[in-house]
Order: sequence, then structure tokens, then C-alpha cells
Amino acid sequence: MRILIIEDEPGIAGFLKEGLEEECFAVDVANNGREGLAMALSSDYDLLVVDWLLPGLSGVEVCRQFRKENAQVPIIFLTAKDTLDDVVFGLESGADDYIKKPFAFEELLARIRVQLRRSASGSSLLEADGVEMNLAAHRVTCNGKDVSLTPKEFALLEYLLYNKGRVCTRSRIIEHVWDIHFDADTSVIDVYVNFLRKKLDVSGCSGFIETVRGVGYVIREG
Amino acid sequence: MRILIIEDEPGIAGFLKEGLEEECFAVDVANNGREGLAMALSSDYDLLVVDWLLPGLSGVEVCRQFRKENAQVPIIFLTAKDTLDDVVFGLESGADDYIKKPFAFEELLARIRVQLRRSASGSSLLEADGVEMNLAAHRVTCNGKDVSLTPKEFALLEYLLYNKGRVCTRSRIIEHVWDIHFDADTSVIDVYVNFLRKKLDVSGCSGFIETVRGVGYVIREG
DNA sequence: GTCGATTTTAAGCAAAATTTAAGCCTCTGT
DNA sequence: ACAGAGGCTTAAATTTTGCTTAAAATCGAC
Repeated sequence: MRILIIEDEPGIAGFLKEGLEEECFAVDVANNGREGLAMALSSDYDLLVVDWLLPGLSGVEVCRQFRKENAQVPIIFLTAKDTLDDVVFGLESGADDYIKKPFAFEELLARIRVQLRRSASGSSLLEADGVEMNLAAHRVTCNGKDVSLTPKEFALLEYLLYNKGRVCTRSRIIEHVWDIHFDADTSVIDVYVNFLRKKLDVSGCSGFIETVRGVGYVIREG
Repeated sequence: MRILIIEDEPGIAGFLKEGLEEECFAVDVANNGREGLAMALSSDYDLLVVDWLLPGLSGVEVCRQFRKENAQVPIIFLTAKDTLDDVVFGLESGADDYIKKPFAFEELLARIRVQLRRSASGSSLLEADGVEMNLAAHRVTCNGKDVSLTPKEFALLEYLLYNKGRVCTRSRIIEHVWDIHFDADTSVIDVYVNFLRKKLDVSGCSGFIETVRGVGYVIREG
């Protein structure tokens, strides 16, 4: 899942980026409103986290402009204010939720999960054909047996399972799992699909990830 | 362990906060019902202590509303009343226990420990694979042998054991055990895990705390 | 204030995860 | 059947992460 953080304070931005990456999100940071809006519009994020107070273009303005183009992607505000007026104003400008600074990272995470679930109607348990992913517990089992995955392997499997039944193109995978936008000339995906298949084969789930030649990969519905 | 106290009298709130922090809990205080409910819902506490009589939103109402969203986190009531009717009413609204004012701090502490233990696993002690924690006595044994821990070591082990079977991410640990919400750049956790492992190894519990690379730490169910 | 214990910081080292790159294999269209 | 594109596999290089240790800072009791 790709998240864009629009936040000018480097300390907070860094903390959020690291924490969210630990939870296997692909995270970009923009440190002012103008840059953030451009990134949000031009790229394909699953959620935005926007600071209310930004140098240049304010958070509210970013939100309003972005909503003209995109009504789907959920937006969460970070705000120092919490008067009713400000909240109402923020939500009216197109945000889906807000959180008051200072906040616990857990809280932000919980709200992000709520928004992503709502926008995708998924839960924290992904499953298909013998393979189960418990996102909260960070655990994968295949026919009941534990499979130990590295963070990138975990993120890749999560993305494929999340899109169960749909073909994931190489460019989408590289964008959503690796957060790479230009470099077309890499074979990381092949390598990681290979890693995953090996680990799943051992537990008796061969043929779980199918190749769609010239396009990408799928996990079929089971 | 993070505890939220919802209490309007500053004297009592301060007294409780101080006492519980001495016992290595991370404590927040809300001084009215509305604020308390918002904090309880939005952040991730391990237990709530709620005064029955609050200005604005009453304790019962806070409890009822909170239970709609969260059925896990234990709630303890502080009340001046103790007629059967009131008690029943309180427990029916979703509380797990109550304590009558004025009370001894020790008693509240004992009840908090009971609730945390219950919500952890249902057994009467925190325990896994030869390691036992007696929270009330502040004592740890490993294969029957006493292990002496410093307060932070104790708090860390308690949190990991409380979450037995679930992976605790670094951000979660730093929030719940250290009560730090922003500082991303520290290696205290590594150091303390190292301290704990050394002390447990001596008593024959090596491999007790597992590392989940890129994510955090777990104590597996045994 | 001083001493000892506890907690935090910082740095070097080791191990694991990630990426790159190259050669091989397989499918597809002619 | 063949050529070529795309995909698979492997090994080695690079980067990241966690472990360990020592020393510095902080806290608490006397």
C-alpha cells in the first residue's frame, strides 16, 4: 500500500515514514504543500496523510484541489487545532478523518487501517487457497504451516493477495511494493516472486502465484 | 502498559498518575468524559480507569459508548456509591470491575493487575515456556530460579509477555514501554532486549525472545 | 554533593535482506 | 523449427538492520 505524507517538519515526517514502513507500507514524503499536491495528483497513492499547517500551500488547500481531481483516495489530516469549527472545516474540504497533534503513532495507524479497509472493504486477514496472512500478527501460514518471510516478501505477497483475482502488472507492483517510479530496468520482481514461490512450494503451495506473460502476476480466487 | 485515567478532580488524578507511573505504567489523564472518550477511542490503551461522576458525559455513558467500538480493553470504575443497583448498572454498561471511594492505592493496583492478567490470557500469571511473572510481587522466575530485573527490563518483558504470540513492532514497544511518540532514532530497545536475553540465558531460557527482522520482537506461545 | 545503579547514546561488527547482473530456459509467432 | 522476447534462476555485490559493547548521562538514596 502506498502512502504519501505531506509534512514540513523533518522530524515528524521521518518518524512517520519509518513507523509506516515497519508496517510494510510504501511511503513517500513531500515537505511542502505545492510539491505534495503535485505528487498526489501525478502518482497513484492509496492514502494521503496531510499536515494542516504547511508553508506555501496550506493543507486545506491541498486537500480541496486534490479532491477536484480524485474523490476516492482517503485523506487524513494532522492538526494542532481541534476546535469544532476547524474540524468541520477540514472535513468539509474533503478529508476523511483528522488527528490532533501530538498523537500516538498507534492512533494514526489505527485510523489509516480504518480508512484503507473502508475504501477497499478488506480486513486484516488475507487468504486464498491454503495461504493465510495475518497482517496484525505479521504472520503467514501455508496449509497450516508457518512460513517465514522477509519484509519485502511479506509486502509483495500482501499486495498480490490484496488484489486476488486481478492481474497485478509489473509497473503497479514496482510502484506499490517498491515505491519506484521510473526505473524500468530491474529484475527485482522476478527475483522476489522466485523467493516467494520457493518458500511456498516447500509448504505444498506450488502454482500459487501465476505468471501472466507480458503483463504481470496473479493469485487466482479459490 | 498504557493506562488512561478519566477523572475530573485534579488531586485524585495526579495522585493516581504518579502512583501508577512509579509502578512502570505509562499514564495519560483526561479530565472530563468527552475528552476521555475521544482519547480512549482514538489511542491504544491497555486499560481504562473511569470515574463514575464526571462533568458533562458521565462515566457510565463513556463506558457504554466505548464498548460499542472496543470489547477488549478492560475498564475499572471509581465510584462513591456501592449499592447493589449501582454496581450492577455499572457492570452492565460494560465495566469489568469497580472500586469504592475512598480506596487504598494498593487495592486499585491489585485490581488493575487482575484485569490486565485476565485480558492477557485468562491464566492467573503472565507465563510462557518456563518464564513466570508475578506482577503484584514484581518478581520474575525462569525455570524456578529468581531473575532480578530493573524497572525498564521488567516493563519490557511484561509488555512482550502480555502480547504473547503477537509480534510487537519497534514503534509499538517504544510507545507502550517508553511512552515516546516521536523520537525515531534510538537503539534503546536493542539494548534492553539484549539485557533481558542475557539475564534469561543464565537461567536456561535462551531463544525466549525472538527477533522478527524488519518488524520487531515476539515471545511465541508455548 | 557523592556513590552506585539504571538508563541512554554511540560506534563497530556481524548477519540478513535487498539488489544487480548474467546466463539459461520457455513460450510465441512465423 | 527457429528467433527473439520475456521470464527464471543463481551467485555475488551492496545496503540495511540488529547485536554487542563501552562509555556517558541521569536518577535516587544516603
